[in-house]
Amino acid sequence: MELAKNFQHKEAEENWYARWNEAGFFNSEPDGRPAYTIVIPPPNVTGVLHMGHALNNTVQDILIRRAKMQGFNTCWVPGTDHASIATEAKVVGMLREKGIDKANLSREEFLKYAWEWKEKYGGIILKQLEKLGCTLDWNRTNFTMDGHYYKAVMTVFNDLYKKGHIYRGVKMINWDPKAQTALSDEEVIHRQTNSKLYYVRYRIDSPEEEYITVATVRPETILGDTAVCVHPNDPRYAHLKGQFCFVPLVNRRVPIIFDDYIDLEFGTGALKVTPAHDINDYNLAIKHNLEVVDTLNPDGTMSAAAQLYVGMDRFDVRKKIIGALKDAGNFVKDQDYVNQVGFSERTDVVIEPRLSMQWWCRMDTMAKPALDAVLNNDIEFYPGKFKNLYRHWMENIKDWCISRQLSWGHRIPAWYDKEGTIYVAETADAAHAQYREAKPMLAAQHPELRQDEDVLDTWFSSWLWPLEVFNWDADATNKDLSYYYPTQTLVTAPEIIFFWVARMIMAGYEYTGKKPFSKVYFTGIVRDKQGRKMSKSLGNSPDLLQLIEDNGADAVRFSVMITSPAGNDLLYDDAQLEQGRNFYNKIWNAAKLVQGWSARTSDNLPKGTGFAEQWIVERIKEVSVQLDEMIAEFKLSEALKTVYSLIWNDFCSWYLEWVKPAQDQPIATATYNNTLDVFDRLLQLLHPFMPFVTEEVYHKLRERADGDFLMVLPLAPPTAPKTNILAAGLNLQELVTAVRDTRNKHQIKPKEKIRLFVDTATREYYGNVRDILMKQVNCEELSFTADPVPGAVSMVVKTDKLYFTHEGAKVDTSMQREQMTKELEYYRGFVESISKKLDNERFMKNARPDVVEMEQKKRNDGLSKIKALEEGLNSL
RNA sequence: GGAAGUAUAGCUCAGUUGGUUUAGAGUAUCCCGUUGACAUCGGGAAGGUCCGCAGUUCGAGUCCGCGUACUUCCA
Repeated sequence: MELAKNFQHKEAEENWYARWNEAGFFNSEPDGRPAYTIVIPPPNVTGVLHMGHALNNTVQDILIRRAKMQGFNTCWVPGTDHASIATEAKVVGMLREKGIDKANLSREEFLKYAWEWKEKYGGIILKQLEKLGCTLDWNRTNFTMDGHYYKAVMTVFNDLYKKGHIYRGVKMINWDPKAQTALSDEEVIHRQTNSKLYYVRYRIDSPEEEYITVATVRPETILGDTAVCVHPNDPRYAHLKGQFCFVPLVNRRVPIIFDDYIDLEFGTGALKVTPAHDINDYNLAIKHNLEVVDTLNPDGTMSAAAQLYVGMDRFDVRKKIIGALKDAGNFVKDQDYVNQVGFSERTDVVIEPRLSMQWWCRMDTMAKPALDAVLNNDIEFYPGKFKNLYRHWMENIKDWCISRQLSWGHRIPAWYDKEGTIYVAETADAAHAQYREAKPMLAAQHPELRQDEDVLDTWFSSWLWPLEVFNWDADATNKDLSYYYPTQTLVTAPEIIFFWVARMIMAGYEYTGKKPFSKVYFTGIVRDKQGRKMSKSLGNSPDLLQLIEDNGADAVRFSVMITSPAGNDLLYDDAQLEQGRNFYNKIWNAAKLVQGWSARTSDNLPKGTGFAEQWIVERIKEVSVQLDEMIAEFKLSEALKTVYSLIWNDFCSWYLEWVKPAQDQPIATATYNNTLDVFDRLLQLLHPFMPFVTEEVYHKLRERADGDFLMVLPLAPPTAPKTNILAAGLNLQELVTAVRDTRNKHQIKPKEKIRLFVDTATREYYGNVRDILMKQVNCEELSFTADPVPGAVSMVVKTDKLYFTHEGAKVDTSMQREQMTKELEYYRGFVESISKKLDNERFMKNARPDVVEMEQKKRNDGLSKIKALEEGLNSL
């Protein structure tokens, strides 16, 4: 097999993904092995995947691939989410571009367009996951509006309604005037905004001309004022008890009320009360029995109840009304003011608090087991810091507004008769049956019922995801569900800890009595180089498919993982992409080198490189142990760095140089075979992170039997490494580096050979590594000595003294002296600091014996080093 | 306004119950090197008052307190 100059990622990706698929490696059926299950956080069908998805899904794929190698029956369930509000906004926008107004379409016509959208973008998203190399069981692909899924949502709605957890009621909600729908609190983003605080005076209803001045950032709501409120202890307004005043422009006579809700310090200490458009004002209205005047239309324009500016947008009114107030003599002054304003997460327009009839779901009883499960670590959060956040939210949980005034989604299964009575049922037929039984007379006259126009919040379906992907609704005791559920790990973003994670936990306990997953790993947020969150609106997110096309999926996976500490945000930078590309090429070139030896093996060679082969095997053992620990703690970035360093530094830079035969020289067959085995083991450790290049190289190194794929090669449990061999390897590296450094400093060219003399107490050690050492420092002769070698360059490594000579080398003793003196100073300081401890009675009395022993060893090592350095200096 | 988190090399971050050589990695920087698997590279070096102040301790990057800065969540 001839290897190309570089790794050809495109061919490899297509080839191996198809062959893994053909071999059925992606699919899972229940069997006798333990299951390792992950359900994908279903991406929205709104568009294409971004870098956050690349990170999130690479993490899941790493976990799945590794678990598969460890012998688990792995099942990673793919799918997409209908994302009601976001998708509907996209579809409405798409229709607008075509010149179609949603208002002119029937519900059915609109849904037809929405389904077309879903088919197109849902397909693109799944294709992208494939490109990334994801080991998803495509036979199990789900969509949150599939028939069985829809039914499950209906089942749950009905069940919770029967249990009294779902109710209908008028409350102050967050209204999105653009999408024209209610939003849950979690869908409102508060942002600091530069506003103006306007001071406006209201005429008191008294014979004298007297005014009370209020401060407001929303002067347009004046038209809906139904009271002015002051603090009962405020001396400025005490005389106004029982009085009334007039709302400017509309001249509504409203009471002056007293309530300790008022902040004496804020503004003038007097608050205008607009119950229809502010939650706090609404609470005051209930308490003080005030009138409620709703001055806003659903689209954010003024309603007839406002009397003025009817049909004009609220922000235009804000500008206009100031002029009117000035003309009327009610305007006092304005000042700049910074406040928090709520924006819609989906449409980015300013949210209006609005009174509205909505469907609600009570949370308190369901929250209890879900909170306990996390607090007692039945469900573990990684990183653990999110436990606090979760607890805080769950302990202060509020009822969930589950209705949305949209078409795209699960339509609320509630029907109304002419008298307004509600019939909740899983189907229209069932609702009609209820109706006929409850009101036979009316039903005979008016058999038709009207279904609620609204759909359910998307999360009201997503919270069933780990259940319904295994067909919970049809049969809660089915084979798949009992085998794969509870799933092992959920990998998601911390931003949806409340939206989704908390609610899945609640649904899990409510409907199975079991947790939906055992571990939740929260990834960080992908930011750009400047630390800004990657988003479509900023346009700073690269095109994922293009990145893969240009750099290879392995490089993309590498780049998002290498810089991604567990649970922290990651700054995405193209430099890491390059690092990933360089890495797979390094592996490729190492394969080329080893491959080149295949025709040069010889059985007659003395085994001169035995140490190298022993050492790399122990290093792999050492790293395997570390990897197990890191991956168990989701320290994936660290794990990747560790494998990267094992391959690049230990294998390529050290090991291969140690066993590499000279130009055109043969290599011992045993060494060659050992090297291939080692290469296999390295590829296997890297495979979950970079699946394509590893599978490709695996097949290039040796002919493999049919069905022999790296992807399914069993991973042996790690065993403890021999520490003496590891230490000997480190020591060898230190010797090589020290001699090379000294050569460098004396400007000896790499090709020029040296003679090496070693003054050591451990000559047998040098016997083992002699050949490697000589090769690595280009030494033609190595001998032992017990005395300083005159005219030689000297150095001290650990406590061994090394000398080398080279014809024509100028021995620069002043440089050596300087170097050794510096080192000597370091070690003297070091020994002094340890001696301080050891001379301290309280240390000797309090410290653990092993600590004392260690300190003594450190001091002894330091003292021998000092002695060696002093001798070295004297010999100069 | 409330809560949480973070602060270590120019940059991005590791650093386990306080003690394992007076702090590690990657990257950027500097020096040397190319008929050799790889310049998409090799060899080497330099780089830190562990945010500040105070405390607990025989011993603090690590624990406590105060302060400063930044980030996030909630209202």
